[in-house]
Amino acid sequence: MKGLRRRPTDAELAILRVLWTRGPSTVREVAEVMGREAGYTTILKLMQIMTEKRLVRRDEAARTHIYEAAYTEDQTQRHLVTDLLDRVFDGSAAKLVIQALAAGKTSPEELAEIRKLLREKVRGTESAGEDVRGAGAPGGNEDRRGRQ
Amino acid sequence: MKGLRRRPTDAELAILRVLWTRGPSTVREVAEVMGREAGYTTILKLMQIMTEKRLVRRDEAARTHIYEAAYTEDQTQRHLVTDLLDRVFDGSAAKLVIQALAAGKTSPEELAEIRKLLREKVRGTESAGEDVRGAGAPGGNEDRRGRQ
DNA sequence: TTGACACTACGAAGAGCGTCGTAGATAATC
DNA sequence: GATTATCTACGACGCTCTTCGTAGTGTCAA
Repeated sequence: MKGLRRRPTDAELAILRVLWTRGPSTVREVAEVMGREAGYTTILKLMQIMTEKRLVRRDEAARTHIYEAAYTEDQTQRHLVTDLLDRVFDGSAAKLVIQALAAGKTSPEELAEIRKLLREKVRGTESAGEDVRGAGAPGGNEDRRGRQ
Repeated sequence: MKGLRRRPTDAELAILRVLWTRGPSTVREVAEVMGREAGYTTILKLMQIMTEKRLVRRDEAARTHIYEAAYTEDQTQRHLVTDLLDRVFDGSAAKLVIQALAAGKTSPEELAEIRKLLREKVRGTESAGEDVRGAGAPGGNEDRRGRQ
């Protein structure tokens, strides 16, 4: 239970989703968005635990605390993908991509987008050889930021 | 705890990996491959539970039972990818692909492979409109096979 | 036949997760 | 100032996961 970086649970992810779309929020606000997905105190407790785990940050200045996701959606997505890559794809991104495309119905627009991205990426890889950064991931998240 | 299709846990995945590479195996064989990752009885217990969950099949003909993965590696990979897609990527395969490529260092060879796959897939999508099958996934896994 | 050994079955313990009830403190309302 | 509403904190329960010890049973060799 130490400061090991582990993956968020399903319930935690549900809360993070709200935090990502709404931005910094109170427990009540999160609870309202989630509807009857879970009770108020359940969400409160979860968010308290997430604070301990450093999954969210809490502003206790006012009586009603304000919570904020500690990691961006991009960072979390990347973390989770990396995890899945290691656990079941033997680290091969190609295999994962293949399954992702085989699994869901991907729209032609999405396919086009992916191809475009790949073209850019190939250019970058060929010239730089190793350095992979700089081609992808729209939304500006270059920071990789230390562990805990 | 009913027959709901859920994702295998980490420990279960470790066992499945052995089963996938070795084929049908006894508990001892799995334990040997896994080294001191876990004790013998731990693995035994896990595999018993996995049998109940229908994650593996067990041949009890001989005294020493023989276990076999109930789902192929491909099927499981697809299941897990779909799950991740739904939980954190809002169903967008494109986003997932982007993160997968941004996350790990993908070799130029792999990139080429992915691009080739995409070319084929685009052709199929444009003509058929919906039917996505038939383009990819080397390793022969056309079967989709019923739930439990 | 009697050990020594291998294998399965069973049970339990400890941790994490998700759920919620309730208590206690603070703010708002009349 | 008293009542009501709102919010956090705490503790507990049931469940799953992982781990392992131990018991029971079958197998084989000396």
